[in-house]
Amino acid sequence: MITETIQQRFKDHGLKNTPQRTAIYTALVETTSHPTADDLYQLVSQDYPMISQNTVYYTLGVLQKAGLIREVNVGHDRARYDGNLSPHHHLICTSCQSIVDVMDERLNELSFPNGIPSGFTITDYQVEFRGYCKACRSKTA
Amino acid sequence: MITETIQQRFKDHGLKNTPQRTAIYTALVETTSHPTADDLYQLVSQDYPMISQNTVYYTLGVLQKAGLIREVNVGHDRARYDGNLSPHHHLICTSCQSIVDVMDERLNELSFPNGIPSGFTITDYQVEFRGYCKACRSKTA
DNA sequence: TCTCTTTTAGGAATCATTACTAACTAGCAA
DNA sequence: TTGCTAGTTAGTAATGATTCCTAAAAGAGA
Repeated sequence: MITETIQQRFKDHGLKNTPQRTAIYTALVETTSHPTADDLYQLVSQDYPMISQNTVYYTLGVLQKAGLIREVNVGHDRARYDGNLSPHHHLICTSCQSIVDVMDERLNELSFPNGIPSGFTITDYQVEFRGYCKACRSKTA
Repeated sequence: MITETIQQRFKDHGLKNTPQRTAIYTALVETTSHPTADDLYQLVSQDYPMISQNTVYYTLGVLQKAGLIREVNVGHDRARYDGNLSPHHHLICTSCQSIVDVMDERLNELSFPNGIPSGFTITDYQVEFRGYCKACRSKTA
């Protein structure tokens, strides 16, 4: 990802360009690991030792409101974030909580369901697959 | 739901029958509101004023491990619980976080996705629809 | 009834996240 | 280039859901 693009993207959303913000967003876009706020804090701290956890939380909130990133739900422990905005779904290991992207196009064409309350408008949906990753399976076996 | 059934259900899973446990489980099975631990605490407190939050948390943990209830993910605020084990999905209001059951049978027959990592075993999946309920839509409009 | 194990209640502890605030800085305009 | 202003940062304190710890209480089977 070229920094130019990021700066433009921030500008388009009325967000100021700061080194911390760029670092956090870049880290999130470049990984597929769906990190927690603290994961990102640890990562970005390597380049910006003075960054505060607060900044990470604040930045994630701002980016999310701007629609540049989204939050992923895996249980209720810690929030996890996804910088990949292309339509996709997730496969979660029930044991180690790792998240893998599922890009199967067929899942993007589900018809909206029957029998929902009148007046409820559906905007989008997410399919969450659950299972056990290779590593966790061999541990159990 | 007849108490007999619940007692048997507990017994089948090696769980002791206690009034608190029965009250919590009954409340969960009889509602479709997907309450939080605290919601259940408030509710059950009406009949058992001495019950502790701890008991509610402990009981929910036990019931979940036994497979009698399941946890529902809605953001990362508080855990929500579902006593309805029949296969179904959820529709969540992005504004008020209310959860509505989606019983559309067609959603129970999705084929497992392509392109997942080798060795990953899928056990089940959940479709989470997002949108705005009638009440929240009229508030905004 | 006796015994053993689970369950309960209460309080303390943990930990992710948010709130508060003062200092700082990017972005814009003069 | 300089100043201004709103948005941003960092540090610390506060919040709040959940978990931990422990002693007393109560099911369930013998």
